[in-house]
Amino acid sequence: MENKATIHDIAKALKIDASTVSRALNNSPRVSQKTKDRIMAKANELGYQRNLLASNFRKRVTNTIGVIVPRISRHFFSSVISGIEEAVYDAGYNVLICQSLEQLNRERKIIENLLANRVAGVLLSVSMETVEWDHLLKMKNNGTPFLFFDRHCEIEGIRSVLIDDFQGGFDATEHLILKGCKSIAHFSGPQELAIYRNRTAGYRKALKKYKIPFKPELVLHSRLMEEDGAEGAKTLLSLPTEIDGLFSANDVAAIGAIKYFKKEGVNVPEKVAIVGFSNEPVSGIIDPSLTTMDQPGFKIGQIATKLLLEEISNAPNANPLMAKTTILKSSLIERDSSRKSNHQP
Amino acid sequence: MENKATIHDIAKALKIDASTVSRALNNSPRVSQKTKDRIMAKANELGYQRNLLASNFRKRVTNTIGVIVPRISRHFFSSVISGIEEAVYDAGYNVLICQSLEQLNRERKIIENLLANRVAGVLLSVSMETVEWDHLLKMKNNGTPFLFFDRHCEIEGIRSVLIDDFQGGFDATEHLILKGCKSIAHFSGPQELAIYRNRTAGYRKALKKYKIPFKPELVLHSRLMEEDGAEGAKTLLSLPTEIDGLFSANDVAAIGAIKYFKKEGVNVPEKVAIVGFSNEPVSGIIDPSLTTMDQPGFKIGQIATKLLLEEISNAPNANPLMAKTTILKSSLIERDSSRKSNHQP
DNA sequence: CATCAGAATACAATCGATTGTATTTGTGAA
DNA sequence: TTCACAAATACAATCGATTGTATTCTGATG
Repeated sequence: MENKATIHDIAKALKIDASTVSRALNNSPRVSQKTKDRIMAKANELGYQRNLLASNFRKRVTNTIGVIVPRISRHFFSSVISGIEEAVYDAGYNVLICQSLEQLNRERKIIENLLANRVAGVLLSVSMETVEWDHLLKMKNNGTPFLFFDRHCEIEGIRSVLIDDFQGGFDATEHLILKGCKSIAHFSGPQELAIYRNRTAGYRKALKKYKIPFKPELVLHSRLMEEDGAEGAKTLLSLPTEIDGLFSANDVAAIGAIKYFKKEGVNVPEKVAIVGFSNEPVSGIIDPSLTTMDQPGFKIGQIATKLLLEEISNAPNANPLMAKTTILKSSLIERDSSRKSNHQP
Repeated sequence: MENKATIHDIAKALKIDASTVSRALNNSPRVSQKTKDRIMAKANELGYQRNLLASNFRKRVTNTIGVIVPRISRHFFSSVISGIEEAVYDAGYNVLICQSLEQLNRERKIIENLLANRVAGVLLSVSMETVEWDHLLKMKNNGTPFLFFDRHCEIEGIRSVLIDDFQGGFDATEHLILKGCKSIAHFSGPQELAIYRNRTAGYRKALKKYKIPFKPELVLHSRLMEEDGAEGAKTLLSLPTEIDGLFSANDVAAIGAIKYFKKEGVNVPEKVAIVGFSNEPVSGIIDPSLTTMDQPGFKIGQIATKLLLEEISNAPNANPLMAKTTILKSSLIERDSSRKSNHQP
């Protein structure tokens, strides 16, 4: 029943020492080719399968990389995960996928758990609640290599792979302006997160470039769920200032707004043009389809993994000269929610 | 830097034996409360954290449950995973999430890997290519408890948690018939998978009940991707038989069809009414919104986990009298794609 | 033929926790 | 006080692979 064969069984069968078997199986130069061949043959014969529990225990690390995302059901994150899996594949590592569900306490527990399991490294995108970094610093002090992607914290010596959110926010807003919008609202997320601060900064920069006055009351902060988008749309309609454009820092809230506007008979894009962020699959399907910033999730996953694996195989103290942050561009996908018929740029 | 304290450090500090420390930390009745308290205090003082690698190695199993799904980005699967995580949480297990991406060879490698990592158990929903079961039988012989959910194989002694696909297929088709459809097409998936066979059987049963002749040319088989749906819609339009209803075995293909029909000016639902299966989030957003069968993913995850954990904690030979299969109902969600205005049932 | 370097292999400790068995300690009854 | 028995603790082996060190083997050279 149970799969039994160990290196000792192989050693006994061949009347050699287990250490030689171990070295042969790890392709050490200290074992002659002839012996390696004999060992390999016997290993196959016995159906030997390395006991990773023993191996990892002795080596004090696993071949597992922990990945923490807010939620796997978000298209962006599942595409990052695909990129990670692809990149990790050849290196012979596993991926342990965890969801923080945007909760700081879950993030803490997950990290606790990953450390207890001695993962080789961690890739993470922090939750919206992550305003304290004790758990991250603990991981750093513990010597576990890790790397942020998309949503990061400024921690000395920890690298990040990011989207250029500032540029993305700028591009999205400029797009609306070029479409003829004069009064542009903005949905932003928790200001503790750099990605949202940066998108907002890009928004302000674009306004400034085109000499459109910035009005704080047009910037609404929330957790950017669909309800928040609907709520925000409602708030915007009740303002004395009439708006004709909306840049939402994510697609989900933008969709909430589109639905609300539709229900209230506010024409999108004629009355209010909208741009989202992330290019969720629903964005291409909703009517009107949503103009949005596409993020190269798969690529982020690949790059982040590559960097992490480098760090893992390197000396514990990674090269301090290496670039701390890798920044990828997001690109605008124009769809119907920003196609005003009465305007030809 | 490194987190060091072991049970031996605690033992030495208190001048007792490591085995007592181990038993105390595992709350064994063989250690007095007084000693337990001393040990706990010292453990906290030293910042002791159990080395799971050593523990798992010695115990020959991990506290990890492997989960294999075709892809995590499908809403149904990510909701199952949420249910699994929730149920697993208290039991102190981890979840190792893997994607087969509908590929048999990936499924094989994943299982190989999970076994090498000595997971405590596996929950899986097989890929569309899984027509050979060698890897599953290997896992069974290996003594690793596992359980199917949603997509299963008939393997002696292995339990499943399923949706009642037959009933679902029946309900979906009957719904179309009651809406006045007389000529109903059907998109089905690979016939190797029981779920698709069953949905098709439900479809046929409903036709029979209402004395509508079954026409094989109206049943199209594919992998049910969006392209397949569009392709299928095209094929249907080219048939001599004119159709007025379509039951697609998943939402993704149904959406492909809706988009194609829209492009070709075929009115949905007036000309062709459509029902999908799975209730993906996009289904509520597409225009017209898609009538579909909702699957209780979260609940499936919870139940499957509960059963698996039972099996894990039980004797290796699980109770053969236990129900082999748990079947949950799916429920119809009526939306615009099947609301014909000219028909009042 | 003796010597010696380097290759090949063997020996033995070790990782940290668990667990069966042995020993000591403590308690109550006779 | 003593004995029996249970409770509490100590001892020691073990899980399977890895790895530093020691030993043996091989063949080339003078």
